[in-house]
Amino acid sequence: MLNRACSSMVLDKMGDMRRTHYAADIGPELEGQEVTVFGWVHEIRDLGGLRFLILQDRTGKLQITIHRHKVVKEVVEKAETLQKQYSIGIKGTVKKMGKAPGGAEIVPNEMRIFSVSQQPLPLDITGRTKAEIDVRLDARVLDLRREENQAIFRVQHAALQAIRSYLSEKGVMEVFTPRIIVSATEGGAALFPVAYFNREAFLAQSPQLYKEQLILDFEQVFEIGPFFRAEESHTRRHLSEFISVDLEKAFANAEDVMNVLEELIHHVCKYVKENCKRELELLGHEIVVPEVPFKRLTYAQVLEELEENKIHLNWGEDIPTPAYRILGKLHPYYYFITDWPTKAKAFYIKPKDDNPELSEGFDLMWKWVELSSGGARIHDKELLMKRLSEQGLSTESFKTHLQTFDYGMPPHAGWGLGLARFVMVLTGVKNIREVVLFPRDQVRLTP
RNA sequence: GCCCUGGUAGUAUAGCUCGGUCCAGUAUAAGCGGCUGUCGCCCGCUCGACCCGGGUUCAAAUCCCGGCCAGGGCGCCA
Repeated sequence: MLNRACSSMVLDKMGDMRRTHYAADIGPELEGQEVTVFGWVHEIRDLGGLRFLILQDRTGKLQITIHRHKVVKEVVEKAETLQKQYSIGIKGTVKKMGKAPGGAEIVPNEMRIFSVSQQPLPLDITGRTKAEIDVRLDARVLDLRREENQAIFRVQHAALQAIRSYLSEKGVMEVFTPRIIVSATEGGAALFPVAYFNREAFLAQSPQLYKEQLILDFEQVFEIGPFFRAEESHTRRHLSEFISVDLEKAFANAEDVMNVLEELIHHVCKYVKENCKRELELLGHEIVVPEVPFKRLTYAQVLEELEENKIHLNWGEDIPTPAYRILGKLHPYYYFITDWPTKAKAFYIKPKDDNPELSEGFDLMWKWVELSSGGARIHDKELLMKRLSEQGLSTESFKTHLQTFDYGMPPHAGWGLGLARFVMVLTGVKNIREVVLFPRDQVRLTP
């Protein structure tokens, strides 16, 4: 379809025009004041002699009102060429108006059109006709123009702020570990190979080894960053690239870092609830700040509960998803599962001192979804090497890691929290693709 | 990797069971025109689609086969 503006229209330069106010700043108290606003045309309602433009910027929406016979001719003519999602600048006068959204509107004196948009747009940006996730992701930045979608990422931003400030105040230092790693033998999860000069390397699937090493120097570290897993998962809670919040702490056991985790979750929920009222309202979601401590269930207790619900698992088995769904119904909030069988956990998870069959590994669950996994780590080199062998891993490929255990490795513990899964809980969104700006899964590599 | 479901205009859907009523209906978007207080504005007109290939049949959006694509579930996820 032809865009009537494209062929003939001359676009304006920004020139010396600069924003004085955001949409959210405009209210009846500014009556009579001249302001300059920038943004995108969200909607146009043309009543004939009267035309309403809804302008959107990063703070919200604003009404521009154009009376055909009361504003300068140039503005009227430009306003007639506008279409949805053009980016424009408006210089105008604030008018107190009870009938306008927010009690005020802008009567324009000058309009500059910076950029046009293709019509029709690939999505109904007003949200009246809902699009499927696949269509939305293909036009992701346009999809993100919708306030509900922006709200998700404002919640994420607030959560990140809360995480960083909370951990920093506890004396935990933020670090960055390599994304490019050499060994494919860290464990079972599939790695993405990368060409590294004339060698083969891999994208990191976890900061596990590095964060353990760093507690030798900094005692408590955290990292927030992307990791990569080449799993061919096809679910609403897995992606091949995901952001992990990782913590590692020296001279600590599992219970110590579980305390940090539950306090952190509590703090973030409280912070987001208080600071993202508008966002949560847009999302139609309410956050209930969880009480600490969280419920703790042992693996053995979980097996018993499942047995009562007619699901039999042999001791030592991992818990399958359908069983987790049952657990989620029994415990519809945050809870820990502790005392996992050592053989069901990673090689670095510490067996309990009084019963090596059981480990100091734990999972933090929200209903049926695993949010975080962690535990106390083995700090004894001999034991770690034994565990590697038991899991069929070669001690040779962990040589540089094992070497760091010769420098006084203290007892330590930590966890990794899936950021997007946590944001799903905070926003009430059911598909992880919606809470990631540009999600990557086994089929999606663009945008 | 396995299983299930689906693919109709820019978007979202009806029609498919039981082939002909469908040169495919509706909403929204888009285009043109009208309208001075809209806020999912309203009114009129217009544009625009059966995933690809093969088969069955007098006749296929509809039934069959293959492919491609998508969604969901399981497994996997140290």
